[in-house]
Amino acid sequence: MVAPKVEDYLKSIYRLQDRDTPAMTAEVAAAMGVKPPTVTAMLQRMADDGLVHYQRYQGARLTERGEKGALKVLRNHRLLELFLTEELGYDWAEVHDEADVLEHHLSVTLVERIEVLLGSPAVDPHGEPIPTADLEIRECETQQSLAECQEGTVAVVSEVRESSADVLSYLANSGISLGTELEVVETAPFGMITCEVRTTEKPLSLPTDVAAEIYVSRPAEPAENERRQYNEA
Amino acid sequence: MVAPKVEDYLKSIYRLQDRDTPAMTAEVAAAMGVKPPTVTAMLQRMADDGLVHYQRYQGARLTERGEKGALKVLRNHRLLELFLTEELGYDWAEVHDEADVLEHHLSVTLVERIEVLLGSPAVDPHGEPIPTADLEIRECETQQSLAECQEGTVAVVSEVRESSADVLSYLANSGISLGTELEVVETAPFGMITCEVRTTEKPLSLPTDVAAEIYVSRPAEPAENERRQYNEA
DNA sequence: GCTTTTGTTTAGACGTATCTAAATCATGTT
DNA sequence: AACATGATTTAGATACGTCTAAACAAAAGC
Ligand SMILES: [Mn+2]
Ligand SMILES: [Mn+2]
Ligand SMILES: [Mn+2]
Ligand SMILES: [Mn+2]
Repeated sequence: MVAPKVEDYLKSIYRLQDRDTPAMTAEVAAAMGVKPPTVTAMLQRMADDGLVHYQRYQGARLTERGEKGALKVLRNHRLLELFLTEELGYDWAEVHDEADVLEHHLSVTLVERIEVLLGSPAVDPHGEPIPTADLEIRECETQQSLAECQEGTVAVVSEVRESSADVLSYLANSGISLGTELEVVETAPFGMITCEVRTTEKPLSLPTDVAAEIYVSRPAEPAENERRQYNEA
Repeated sequence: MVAPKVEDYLKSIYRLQDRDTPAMTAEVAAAMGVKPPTVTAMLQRMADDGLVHYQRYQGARLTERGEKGALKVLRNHRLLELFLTEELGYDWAEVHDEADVLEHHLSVTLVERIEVLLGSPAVDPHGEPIPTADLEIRECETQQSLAECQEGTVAVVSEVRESSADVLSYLANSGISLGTELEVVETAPFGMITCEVRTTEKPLSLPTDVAAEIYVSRPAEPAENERRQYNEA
């Protein structure tokens, strides 16, 4: 129904738009790796198809239909990522590119079977929530960005968002995966944060923009918060 | 490198061309579900790209490169079909359409991992040979079409070629799968063949065009001819 | 408030994949 | 050998997704 490229635009707009601010042409162009006129043309077509609300010079925001489309692709993407790690031995740094292609080509049946095989998982290998079959996002609990933690905070990694394969590999090699316990030992005044990784006992310094994509939650609330952990190269 | 649509044309031409006869425009059009002018345009572009030898009014045959391309897609297709049956509970009637889409979107890495997971299988769920990683087809042994068998022949189903989902379902419901032993009990003069299915003890009548797609080999050669059997609805 | 800068859109183009209608070629029949 | 038939190709059109160059609008600066 919706073309692969259009689905990728839906995802980009979904990530870029905000309660109050729509996704602007230049942002979408950057996210999609195309030039602004391409985006303008695309947004006009998507508006005709009822996928976005669009007014010239004002950016775009998803319609109801557009948001459903975005969530469907996100669901496919995240289920695929988990499938690749669980069933085919991929690690969390490799799965993104593969999933970004395949996400557009799964039949409803196949998605269902993958979901069943994985046991209706709640989150993907990066801790990002997997939309349900009826395209609801179970928004996650008490999470906080590592970049916002005070010195002395002890917390558990629950999500690593929007990171490149390089960064994900580096983090894995530094002992960081979902469930890893960290203590913030220093926040430097020039945009760097240093933690101690509990499993390795080693310190790890990260620039704020990397730390901003790492989300943590309070440690050791026993049970109830069931979650898996994967990778490690 | 090669676009999905082009890959499907490669597959069609591969199936249609013969030692002496090239794939003709009308045949390709029928196979691809498009109109002849579309095929002409495509063949001209593919000739420019070095995928086929093409002369106006004379049809097309694959170049070396074109054949490699066709075999790559066939390999992806058949590995996927087997993966879907083995790992995701599909049966042999369902896998074709799914594989026909996904075959164009697998990375080299993913194909390798699927192949390893399946244990470097020789044939797909329909008994069709899976090209090796270096795109060789191990052409199969002593196989014969069921349509050419004499009355009284006892043989084992080793391949079911080019059949629709409906036909495959019917055959499965009739007790036919890879490895099923059959005895030809009658060949009627109006294009029908009747077999007894050894596992069910039931007779089964098939029109010649269906029987022509079923390949059998001599039964009970112990070992050496290792092969799996699947499905059954 | 006018002007510069920046971001956005229009204009015009191209490659892919498809169509219909019309022209053309190849061939088998008389 | 000319002709009729059927298959094939050309011509001309459309939709998608992309680009560059040029025109234009909104925001920021003075
Ligand atoms: Mn994608
Ligand atoms: Mn992810
Ligand atoms: Mn295909
Ligand atoms: Mn098959």
